[in-house]
Amino acid sequence: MAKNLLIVESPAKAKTIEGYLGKDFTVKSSYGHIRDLVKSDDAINVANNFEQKYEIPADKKQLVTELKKLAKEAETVWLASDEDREGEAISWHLYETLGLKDASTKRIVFHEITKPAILKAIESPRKIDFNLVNAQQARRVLDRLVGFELSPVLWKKVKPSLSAGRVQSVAVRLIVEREREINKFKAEAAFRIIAIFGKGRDAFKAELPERYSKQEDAEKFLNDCISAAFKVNSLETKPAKRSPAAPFTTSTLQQEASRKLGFSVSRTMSVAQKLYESGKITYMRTDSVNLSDLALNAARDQINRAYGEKYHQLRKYKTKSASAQEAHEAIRPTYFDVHTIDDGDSSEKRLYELIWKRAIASQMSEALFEKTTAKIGISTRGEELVANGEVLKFDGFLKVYLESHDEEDDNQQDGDNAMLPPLAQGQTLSLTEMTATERYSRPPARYTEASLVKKLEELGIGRPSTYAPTISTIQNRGYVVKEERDGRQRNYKVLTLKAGEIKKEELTENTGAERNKMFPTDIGAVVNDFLVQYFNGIVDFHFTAGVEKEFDEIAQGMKDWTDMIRKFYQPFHQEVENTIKTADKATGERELGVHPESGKKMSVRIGRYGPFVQVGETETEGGEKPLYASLRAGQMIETITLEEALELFKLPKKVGFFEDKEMTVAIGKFGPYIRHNSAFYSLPKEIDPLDVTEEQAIEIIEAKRKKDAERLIRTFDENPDVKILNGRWGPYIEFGKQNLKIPKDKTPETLTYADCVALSEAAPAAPKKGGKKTTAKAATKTAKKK
DNA sequence: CAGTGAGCGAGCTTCCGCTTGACTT
Repeated sequence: MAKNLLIVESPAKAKTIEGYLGKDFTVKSSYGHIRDLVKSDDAINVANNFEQKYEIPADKKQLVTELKKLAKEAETVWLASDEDREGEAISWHLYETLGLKDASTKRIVFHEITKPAILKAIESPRKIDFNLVNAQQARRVLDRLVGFELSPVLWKKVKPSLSAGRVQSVAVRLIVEREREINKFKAEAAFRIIAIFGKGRDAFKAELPERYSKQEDAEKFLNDCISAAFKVNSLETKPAKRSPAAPFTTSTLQQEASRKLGFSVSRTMSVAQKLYESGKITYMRTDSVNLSDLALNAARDQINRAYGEKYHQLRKYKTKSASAQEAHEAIRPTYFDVHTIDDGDSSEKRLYELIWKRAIASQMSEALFEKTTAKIGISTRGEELVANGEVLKFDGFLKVYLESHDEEDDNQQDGDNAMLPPLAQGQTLSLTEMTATERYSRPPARYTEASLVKKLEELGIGRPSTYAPTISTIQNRGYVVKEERDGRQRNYKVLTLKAGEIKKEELTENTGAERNKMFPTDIGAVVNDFLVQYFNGIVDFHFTAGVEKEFDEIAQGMKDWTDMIRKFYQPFHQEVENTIKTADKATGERELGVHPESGKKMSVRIGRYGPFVQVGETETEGGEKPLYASLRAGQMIETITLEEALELFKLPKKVGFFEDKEMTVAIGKFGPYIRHNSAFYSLPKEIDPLDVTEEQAIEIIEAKRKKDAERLIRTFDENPDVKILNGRWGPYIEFGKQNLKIPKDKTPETLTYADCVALSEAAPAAPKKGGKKTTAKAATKTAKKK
């Protein structure tokens, strides 16, 4: 039996380290935390100095038993969890749970998984740092108290099963407030003037720095230019340089993978996990931009070999984020000489390449440019046109990697980095064309998953291991949705001066279209407003930064953790009780006005089944019942207009008969549809659901039937309603409401009716409305008990 | 992919951070 047991957090790490240490060491992993607060509300005894009740979760029992046995047999147990407060707490939980002895237990730390770093760590062991452990306890207890006291307030005042917490509630707040900024935003139009001088290869663009908000001013400018002479007034050439970005952290990796590869935050993490487990990259949950000396040397060798010495530049990066704990290295390839990987799927290959390029580029020289600015005088006007040109003198790191940027409110771009033809001061220029184009200012950008992570990191909220789960939580709770939304058409004017004449046109552009952006829902907005009203301290953007400062003081032994929590908890708990007692139920209700025909009150609010419009008063003793209509996708309580609300009552609408059955047009989750004989037929986009004619409806039904008939492969004599159809991904069986996959050992031809029945019974029953959630929960519960 | 929207009461929900598989499709 090995004399030494060394415990780290991650199994992949354990494997690597075992290779460095030889047979005297058994290296095991704790798989993160091995204990957590019990799930019930009595986990923290507030009256007794916030004493905690811990338990070993069911899925960790077996692991703990094994570690206990190994610890008993070992002479020395080395606790090698990460060097941050969570890591220190993991060591402490191991110490307690495994029943370790002080004399035979050693705590060690290292920031990089290299042989020298680990051997050095083993030479200088220490004891568990209880100040750091206390800081973690404070963090854990605070999050539990906040989450488990706030959430029940929401159950009472808004809706059951909702949640609130230090991290997720701020994430929702950011999205809700951004949406309101966008709603409030008024686009302003101004004319932007661009001139093109010269012809063919010598043509170049120049722009007027000023913009004209009035069309007549732009027109006058163009008019003045008809007879003007243009001359280069000044010419200035300056060197410029650009430096590479630091190697990836979790958050920057998520951002770049989103922009360059279109990955969601969670996809990036699961692909990175695979690369990590197969030993291709270093640890992917990190906030550090640091590279080990070993990595710096390996990167230098690769750069020198592949591109030459003048492309190498040793760089050491410092983290900008104050909340960083830097227990690991930056994300980098394990071996820099592996430029691309052969095994793994295409996601893995692409993500690896991104990581390799970014890490290599971070050790390369600056790119050098020559920037030229020409100012062009107009004989008839006082203003000058400006032309910018850029010539790349030395590519440096750009040979490998160019960081991308979010398309934020940069209202001017294009034409900036073009090359200019050779120009001389005093040179006269001939105008080829000049345009004045009406441009609108842009509202702030909606968050993507990745840009939300960036913002949270800037605020010091959340950790690398929780960014992806937080994004999922706020979507699962229904606070926000990630969606695609259509834009709308907008007209803009273009004035063109060419060959001495000014031409005016009106063009259209699409604006406001969004892909994969985060939108708040009504429930998200209502919950947010409730929390902002009653618990402003918790959802304040600086709350986390404030408590982090105190955690740091606890970690340095300057503050008692129970004192800190007590000072926070007393007023907080008081506020919880007050709110439960005094706050009204929050429904987000908003009055829309009066119904134009009946004069009844119209209002919108959140109900049991989501947001809806109500016409008429709720309480009319024996009187008329109010009318109800649900809001549609993309509509929100705070922005819906009276006109839009009235539209909701126009559907469903009967449009006539076909085969003696009524046809009804309505709008569902997937858009407008015709319902006929309990079947659904979606309406083409160009048809307005409000004025579908009987003829059009019949046409649509017949077209769909014809298409379905073409997809039909075969039916069965036993039951003509069971069909085999050609679907999007190949043939499948339509069995009542179930769609079934054809087993690998069968083909549509060899399949029998009995096979279909068997498959139907084996398949999980279609989830029933309303019952879905409870059955899914019950299933996981029984699974856990086993 | 319906229209629904009262009230009572039981029993349930919920946090953040550290780790992977075990589940689906």
